[in-house]
Amino acid sequence: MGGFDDHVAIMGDWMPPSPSPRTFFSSLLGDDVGSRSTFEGANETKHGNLASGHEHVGNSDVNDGAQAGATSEQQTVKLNALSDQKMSSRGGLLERMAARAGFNAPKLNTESLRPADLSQNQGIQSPYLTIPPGLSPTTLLESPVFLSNSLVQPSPTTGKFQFSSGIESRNSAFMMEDPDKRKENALESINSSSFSFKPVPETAPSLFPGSTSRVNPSNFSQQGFPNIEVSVHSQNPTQNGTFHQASDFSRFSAEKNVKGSNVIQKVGGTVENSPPLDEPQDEDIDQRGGGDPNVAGAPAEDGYNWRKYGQKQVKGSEYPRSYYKCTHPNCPVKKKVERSQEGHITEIIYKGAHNHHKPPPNRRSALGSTNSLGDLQLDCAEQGGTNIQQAPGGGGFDWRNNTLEATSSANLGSEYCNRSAPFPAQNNSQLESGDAVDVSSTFSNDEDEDDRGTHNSVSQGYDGEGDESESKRRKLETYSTDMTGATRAIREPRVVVQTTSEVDILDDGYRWRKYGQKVVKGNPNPRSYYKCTSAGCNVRKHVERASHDLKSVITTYEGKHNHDVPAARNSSHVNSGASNTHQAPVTAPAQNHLHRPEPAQLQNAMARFDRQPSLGSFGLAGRPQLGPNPGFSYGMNQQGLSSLAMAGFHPNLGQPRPMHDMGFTFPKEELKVEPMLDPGLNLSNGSSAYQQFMSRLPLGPQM
DNA sequence: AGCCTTTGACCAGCG
DNA sequence: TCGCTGGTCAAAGGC
Repeated sequence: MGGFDDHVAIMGDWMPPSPSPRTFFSSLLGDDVGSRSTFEGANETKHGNLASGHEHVGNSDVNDGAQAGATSEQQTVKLNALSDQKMSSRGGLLERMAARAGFNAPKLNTESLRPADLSQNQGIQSPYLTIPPGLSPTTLLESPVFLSNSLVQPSPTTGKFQFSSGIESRNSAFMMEDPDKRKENALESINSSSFSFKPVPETAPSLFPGSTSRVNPSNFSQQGFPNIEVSVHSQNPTQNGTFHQASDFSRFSAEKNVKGSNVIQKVGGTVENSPPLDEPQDEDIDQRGGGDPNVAGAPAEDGYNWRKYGQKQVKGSEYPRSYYKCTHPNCPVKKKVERSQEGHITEIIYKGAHNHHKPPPNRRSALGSTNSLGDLQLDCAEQGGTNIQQAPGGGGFDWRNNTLEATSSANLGSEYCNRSAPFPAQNNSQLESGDAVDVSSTFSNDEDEDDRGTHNSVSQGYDGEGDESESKRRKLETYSTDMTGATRAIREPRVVVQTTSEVDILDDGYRWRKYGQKVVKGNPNPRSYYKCTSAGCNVRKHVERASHDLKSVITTYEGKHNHDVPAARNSSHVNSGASNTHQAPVTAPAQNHLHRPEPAQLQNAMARFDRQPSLGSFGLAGRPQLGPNPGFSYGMNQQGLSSLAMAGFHPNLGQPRPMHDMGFTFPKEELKVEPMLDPGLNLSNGSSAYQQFMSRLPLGPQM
């Protein structure tokens, strides 16, 4: 869910250019009698004495926050659990909501925070929401954080708001809805189990000095993106049925300031409290696990796809810690999850920021529970038609989009849900759709949804408006790179390299992680799957010995070369003489004196492919031109082919042909590259052949 | 076919 | 230098 920039986008659409949070909430809480009355009525109906005293009964949260905003004297708001009867009074919806969140009654406590000493809050492991006494809820309301959190995305078609992003959104949502729906939503909010005083560091001044409710996208870059820690902790992680969560801005800021690298969620009972960067929200609660997302094997309830790469029993923790990486090709985000024996998540520590959308629901749902799809669909339905940009990643990248989306009524939100919609080139002016190669309108698969936002963010967020061509290039690159979605109708660029040394093929200067091995059809020899281990690199390859020639090793590369050759683990690599100081970690034959192309060359080579909008002049046999050519040939021009030919490559694997033979074929949308007897090249190293192939390609301007 | 989880091993930082 | 610890790798099997 695009929590933050969704909100901002809403802001852009719904509000005056720069309404103050106070104004905003004043209109909602104070001036808007209807809303207020509805709100209060809902609370009173539910809890009777919500506004009457020090304690409030109910299991809501932001309602209380809003209420507190209206009655700033109140500094303690403790909400007790709603009875099951009350929960059930809401019928299936509430039950489902409760099930989604895995708890029934959040408790809020606003006693213990003191803004003057935020650091103290770090130690607070209270399961309660705390608001510092000196910090009135009104202050919070004025916080750009709250503002951003308060902005929600209603569906123009349904008038409903997403059940997402925590109560603050819900609260705002029902207040902004038509009166007929406010009550219901108020009830839903009250009974919402997914309390989330979602910390939104992207707007927190403490995190980004000088920032306001909008964050300058230029403040963020993929490389330099600040990691942030947020802690949501429960003292009673195993307690079922009661939601405990402490998450407040102050504490968030404090922890961020102290640790400054991660987003920590200490979770009790059940939490779908997403880190500010990741913004995984309640939408994902039941992505896999059904009712209780904290139970067993639901690492991706936050909406993203994760790959578990380790598990460890950490000292001081009674529960094992699992390590996950976001599986998105370009996403560096990791998270650590601790679970109790019962499978309840007790702590989540996020590190990094997603630089992409959440994976589309249909893809995620394929992984998980039977009810996830329904919920996701609900979410989409609720979101459908909104003119909200689904922020990439819903997390850190959102921030970069915030300003952008806030100032342009992007329509991508609906696209996010509308899987069948073609790329909305016309929707977002900032997509430069008019300038974009028409390939953008060709795709409508899920990855596009991701990439759309990603690109949008990338090109606008830190590429800057000044580099239009770069923006375009990135867009193309994004599209051509991340075609790994469910449809996968268009594949990533592929290069097939045949060599005679398996060792050589592994020694391409990059670090690979083997993630699988399989015997594939047609080849009795196992195929090993590798991923580039560099963060942000989506290149994969699989290596297998040719079935017909055991001396030959066939390596198929897929994806593109967006980083330098990593630093060598072994500095004494035989290729130390290479131009690049970063050498391959793997042993290489002594005779391997091949030069390694400069990383920039590799990048440029691939980038050049991306930049080329068409290869029509090239006339690749039998290749349907469906937008960006997914094959390696994409964007290849005459010059490129010439270079290819000069390099002594022939795409017909195992079928050397005379150099003058320019007949290229691309079976299976793959460009097969085979080293030939070119005295100018030492192609004993298959990967080097690959690199040389790449390096021989005409280079465009530096990226 | 591709990707995931599991799990023991390995690595690096730190005291 | 050693041991501890957290984090990551990677082989193997499963989905």
